[in-house]
Amino acid sequence: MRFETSTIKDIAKALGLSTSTVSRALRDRYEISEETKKLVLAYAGKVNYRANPIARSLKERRSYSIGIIVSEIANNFFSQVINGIESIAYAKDYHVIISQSHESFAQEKLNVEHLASRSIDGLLIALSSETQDLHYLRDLYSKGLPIVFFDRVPQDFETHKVIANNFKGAFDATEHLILSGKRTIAHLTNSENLSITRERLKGYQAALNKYHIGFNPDLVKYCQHGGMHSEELEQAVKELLPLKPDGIFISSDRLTTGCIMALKKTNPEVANTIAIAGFTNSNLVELFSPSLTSVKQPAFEMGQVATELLISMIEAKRPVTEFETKILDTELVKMIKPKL
Amino acid sequence: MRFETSTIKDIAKALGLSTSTVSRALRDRYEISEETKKLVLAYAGKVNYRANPIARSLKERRSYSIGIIVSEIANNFFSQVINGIESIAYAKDYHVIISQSHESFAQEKLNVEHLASRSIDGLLIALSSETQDLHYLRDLYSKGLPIVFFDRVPQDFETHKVIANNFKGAFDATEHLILSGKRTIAHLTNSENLSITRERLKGYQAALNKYHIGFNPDLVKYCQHGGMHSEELEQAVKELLPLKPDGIFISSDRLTTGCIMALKKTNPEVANTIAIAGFTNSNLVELFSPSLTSVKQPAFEMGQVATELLISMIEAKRPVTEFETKILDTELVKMIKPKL
DNA sequence: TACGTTTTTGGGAACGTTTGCACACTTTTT
DNA sequence: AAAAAGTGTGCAAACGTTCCCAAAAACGTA
Repeated sequence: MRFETSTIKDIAKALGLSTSTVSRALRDRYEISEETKKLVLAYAGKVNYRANPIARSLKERRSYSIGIIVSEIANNFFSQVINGIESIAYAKDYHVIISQSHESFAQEKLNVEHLASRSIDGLLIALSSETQDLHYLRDLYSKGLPIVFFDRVPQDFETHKVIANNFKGAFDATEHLILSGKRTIAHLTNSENLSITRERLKGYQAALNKYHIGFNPDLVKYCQHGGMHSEELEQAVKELLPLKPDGIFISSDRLTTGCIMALKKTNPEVANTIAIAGFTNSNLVELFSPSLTSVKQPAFEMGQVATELLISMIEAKRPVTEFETKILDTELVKMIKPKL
Repeated sequence: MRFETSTIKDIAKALGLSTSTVSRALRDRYEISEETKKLVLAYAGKVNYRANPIARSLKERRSYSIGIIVSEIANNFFSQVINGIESIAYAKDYHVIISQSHESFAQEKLNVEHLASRSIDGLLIALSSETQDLHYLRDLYSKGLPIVFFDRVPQDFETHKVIANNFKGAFDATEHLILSGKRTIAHLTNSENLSITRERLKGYQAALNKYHIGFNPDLVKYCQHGGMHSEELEQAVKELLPLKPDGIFISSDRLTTGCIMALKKTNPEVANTIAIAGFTNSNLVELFSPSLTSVKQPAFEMGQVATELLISMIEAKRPVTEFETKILDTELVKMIKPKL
């Protein structure tokens, strides 16, 4: 801000002390006498002194802020993760800066680099569905920027990661469909290069396998843009329907809502006849028609865990070499038969 | 970041120039010869020089970033506004910092003051439903921090404001209910101290008036916490139902979805018999059951307009004294009869 | 009294920029 | 030919901190 606030210099001048003394008093360093500390603190309180974080950042070469990259804050899963992140970050006196990739690799890279140049102390990122090239992240990481991945994590990147138990979530959802009597279960999913896509596909297959239902690759449809474009969803639905699925397992938030939307729009007559189970953290799911069984991820907790890991890396005295991948359990919320 | 990047000093040393020359060359100032500029730019490109925004901020006493306060990013209306804000801000080389008040005054104040101390150049804010005391904002404003209000704006604060045409939106929604044959129309709304609450109430009353329907204050229920707590919604619904409304006009996003949820939960048998019209920017509204007529605000545009106004204030050479209140039209999306 | 110790304070450089001013060198004007 | 004007560059201070190092004050001890 361009308007003037009082600085350490002002306080020093007013009190006839040196800036070093004031600085130390304010930070409650042991070298300063109790008396002086009280004096400084009292005066600082009176003039409503606030340390200038910019100056501090410049001097300390860190910013006490952490960057977040998600595809979209409008996605309930991500906004819940962000709330979890904030809950920990604020408690530990970090600030957060949120950026959206909108599922675009170019945008993601731009945002990350922008954040990095703004001196963030660490990065929390869920990769965009387009992202395959991790060079730019490796670069920053090797230069010393702590990074923790969550939700969409790369395979071969040695750092902390936090994910949901995607295999089990997918397995449970698919099994639920099977136990409801469905036998031709389609799978609508994200871009193949996302970790969540692979893991959820495996869960889906495992469930089919358990009940001796053959796996039909034609029943699996990938959406490269994660449902950002409604055409890709409508196209997928269009290709799926001729195969007469009686159930669909959908592997992400945006796709789940998008798919129901596409179904209702293009084939309203069948929308209610197909059982749907999908990953979603929407808090509006109870309002949906047709209703669906949802796999909820522990989003808030995921944000918390990821942030704790990140801050531990940031504050580590020596480079961290042991990394964990935390896996959090999902919750299956079974469909309640619609009351008409 | 603590890892080293090249600085102006490094470039100067490598090229045998002074830091001032390099600085000027990088910013393409007229005083520098073409030759030197080329030299510097080429070298800067080679070592992948990025200006340190922290140092720049300190020197220039501004940060090229603008603060945003909304109640919740999980609310679709606000996330759309944020997208609008970003679209303009990024184009004009500003960065945005998003904070959530969660409808709490204390949180809002804390966040604003935190942002201010981080040297934001301006503030975009939608007040929390608890906020009545604007002293802290006036303080910052009078010290020179440009502020633009959007959506929830204070009455007596002389600055730019951007709002939806709340009166007309409310009028249209209520009229729609009336034209559908409803006569006992309840109104569920936010805290009384919000501007949107007052304006929408007036629109509701005007519509009743036009069709000679008496205004019954008992049919109006206020939710002090904007629907953040499900109890307050269930309580409101409980008090409303004995009055046998055949329609409800709901005045905000969170309340609209919350109310339908409460209705379905507490009185599923009547949920489908009451016509609902409400403000909401949810992009999932087509999936809702019971379906509803929605008033959509031009959220993206609102963000854009607010940001343009803010940046014009930030970049004004002399203090701005003429302020505008921009009013954007809402859109009524009529309910489509549910296909069962 | 003089000397070491310990405690408390101050001076000043540094972080990476931007910018007012002065300087040197060319070119133009008179 | 000298003076004026224009062009390109560098010096050094400043933004508000933190922190190394030294200096001063206070206290013990011989």
